[in-house]
Amino acid sequence: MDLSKLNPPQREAVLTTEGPLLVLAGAGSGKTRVITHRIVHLLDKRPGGLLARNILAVTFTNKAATEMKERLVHMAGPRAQNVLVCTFHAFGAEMLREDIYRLGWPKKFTIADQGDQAAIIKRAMRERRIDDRTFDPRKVLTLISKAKNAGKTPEPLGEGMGDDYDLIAHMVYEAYQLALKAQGSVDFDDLLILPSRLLREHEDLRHKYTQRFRYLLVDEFQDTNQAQIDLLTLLASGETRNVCVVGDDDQCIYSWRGAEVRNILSFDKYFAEAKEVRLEQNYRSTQVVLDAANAVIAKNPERKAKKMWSERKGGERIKVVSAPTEEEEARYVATEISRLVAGGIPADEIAVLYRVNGQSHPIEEMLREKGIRYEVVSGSEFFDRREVKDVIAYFKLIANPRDETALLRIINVPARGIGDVTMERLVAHARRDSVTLWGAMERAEGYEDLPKGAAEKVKDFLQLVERYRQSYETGKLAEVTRKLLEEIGYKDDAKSLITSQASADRKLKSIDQVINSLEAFEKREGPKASLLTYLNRLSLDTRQEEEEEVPGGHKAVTLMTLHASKGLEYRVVFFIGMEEELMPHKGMQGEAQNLEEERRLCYVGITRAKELLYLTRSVTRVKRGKEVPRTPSRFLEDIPPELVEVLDLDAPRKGPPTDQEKNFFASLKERFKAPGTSGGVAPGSKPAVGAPTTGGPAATGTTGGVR
DNA sequence: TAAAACCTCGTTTTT
DNA sequence: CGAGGTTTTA
Repeated sequence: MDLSKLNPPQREAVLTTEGPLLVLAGAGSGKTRVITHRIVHLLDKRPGGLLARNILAVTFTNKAATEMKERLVHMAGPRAQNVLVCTFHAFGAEMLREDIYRLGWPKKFTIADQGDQAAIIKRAMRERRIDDRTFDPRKVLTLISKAKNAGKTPEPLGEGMGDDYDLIAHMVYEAYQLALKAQGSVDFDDLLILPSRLLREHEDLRHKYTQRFRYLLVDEFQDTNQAQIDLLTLLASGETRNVCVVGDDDQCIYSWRGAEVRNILSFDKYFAEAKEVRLEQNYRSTQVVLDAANAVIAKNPERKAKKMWSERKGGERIKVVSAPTEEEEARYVATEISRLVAGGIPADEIAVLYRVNGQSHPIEEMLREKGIRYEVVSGSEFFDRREVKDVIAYFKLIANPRDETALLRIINVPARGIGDVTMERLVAHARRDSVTLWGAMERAEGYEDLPKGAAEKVKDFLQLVERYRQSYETGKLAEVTRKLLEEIGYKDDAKSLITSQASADRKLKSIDQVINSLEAFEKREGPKASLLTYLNRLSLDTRQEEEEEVPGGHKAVTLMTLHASKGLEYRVVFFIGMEEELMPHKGMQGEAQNLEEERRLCYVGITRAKELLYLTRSVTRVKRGKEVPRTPSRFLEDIPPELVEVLDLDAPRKGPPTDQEKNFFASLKERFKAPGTSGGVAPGSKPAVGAPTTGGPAATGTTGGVR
């Protein structure tokens, strides 16, 4: 392998194979290269002794894992095939698949997703007479998850408890945990915590795993949580302590999900005498972009200061653009994009970044209007769709009859005459007789408070599920599913429930997509494909099957949140909504905003740009039907003025107003006509009269010349 | 049990 | 303003 293409610190990171090592890899510093080279170097170094299967590389997402594995195999050939590259959660799930029975769970466990978790919490709250409308179960879940990750077990009430939510979390924690176990499920936190317990409590397993994984590597270490570092510490508790973690504290943007910057800031607390390597040369951006990013992040107090530098001296100045309205901001972005594309920048080298998903809408509208292809990288909304969740609940129940959450979800979907009253009574029986809900349903006929009609319907349902459990054992997953959905009339039901034609089509389509994904899974996995393995994969990896590529291979502009942009790079980046309350985002009511994290988020956004960066904002914004004035982001002030070219689109313009603008004036008049309404503009702000100007090429000035 | 009115609430999100 | 869920009513 050729190490000469690496710079000195990179080479050191690759060659320091023994003992704990912290690699501080600034944005664009060639982190991925270092990791892959390091692994290949390990394989080269000890051809006889070290096997690929002795290496474990942990990544943040499945996507990253797949890509890394591909790169490894590409570089090192088939011998890299046995390097285990996966996420912490996937690793944990794998451990549990073999040994969870030692902790008292059934071998065929299912993984509870957020919806399942929330449902369990909700039930636990109700049992304790806590109103789940006054108190949001998901907030309770967040607290319980934090407690779990911090290693806290359910315990009696201590003194000096915090607010109501802390109290509720405390009251519900144990019930939640028991319910989860009783229904043979684990949550995402358990995928980390239970493996740690296995290693701690079972000498033989600790021996097995520490013997096998002699070299550990963790990517995106800044976003690991307590449970993950616990697991890592245990895996590294054998004779070898070859733990290499790679990350950038300045890019920790998931602390709201439990990530601990502390993990990277005090790595040496966990692994004494850890070596530290800093990668500070940036291969991505121009010095101008980098200087701006450095200036913004420098204000964070607690960090491992890095001085990022680039060989790409100078560069196009950063365009700081203010538009009169959100629409104009979007129009400007769309116009600039079409200009850049016309000037030869491929569309897929351009990204629009924003803090919250909702910000994409105006941009999408304008891009459509101008006929620019775009792609929105959206979260997991596919699996949030009701139909998809329903179908998956059927799978879960069939794979694991104890799964009460799944059972309650679909017992009456489509309606089969088993209502809440019946189920409430069955749940009561189940609790009293200490059996699962499924068990109680099997006894339905014996319960006096159940009308015979109800008991009959329950029995029919049980038989249906049993029958399909058999079918799934032998038949093709996708085929059996089609038959199942046909038999229960799910599609007809979905159709009749829907108001509009379009949304009905969408629903049917997403059901088909589930079947397609099932089919693809079956094809990939071959004979070992089962409902349970499918479900496990699905819970851990919510990526959709890659959609059919457009034949022409037309390139599209990417729209996504800052969070989704981590690790990616584009020649041109539009960072929109550079306003207070949006960037930095205003925290949830009550909860203080985490300014340091917002700053890191801003840093991540800026450092995505290779050549050209636009920071745009709007002077007014329509919020809940009302126009409100906006303050420029404080982060803009941190960027040295000499790096910036300011552009104000609120300048006089020539030409008649467009229809849209006429409408704007009309609505403005409307607003002033209506007296007494609180509508209109906040005191002290200038109404945006005369505001509409087009951000056409004429107004944009000197932006040309991106190579 | 199922459609119609009603009300509430607006982060980030992968595992 | 609009999506989503919940309560109300038939």
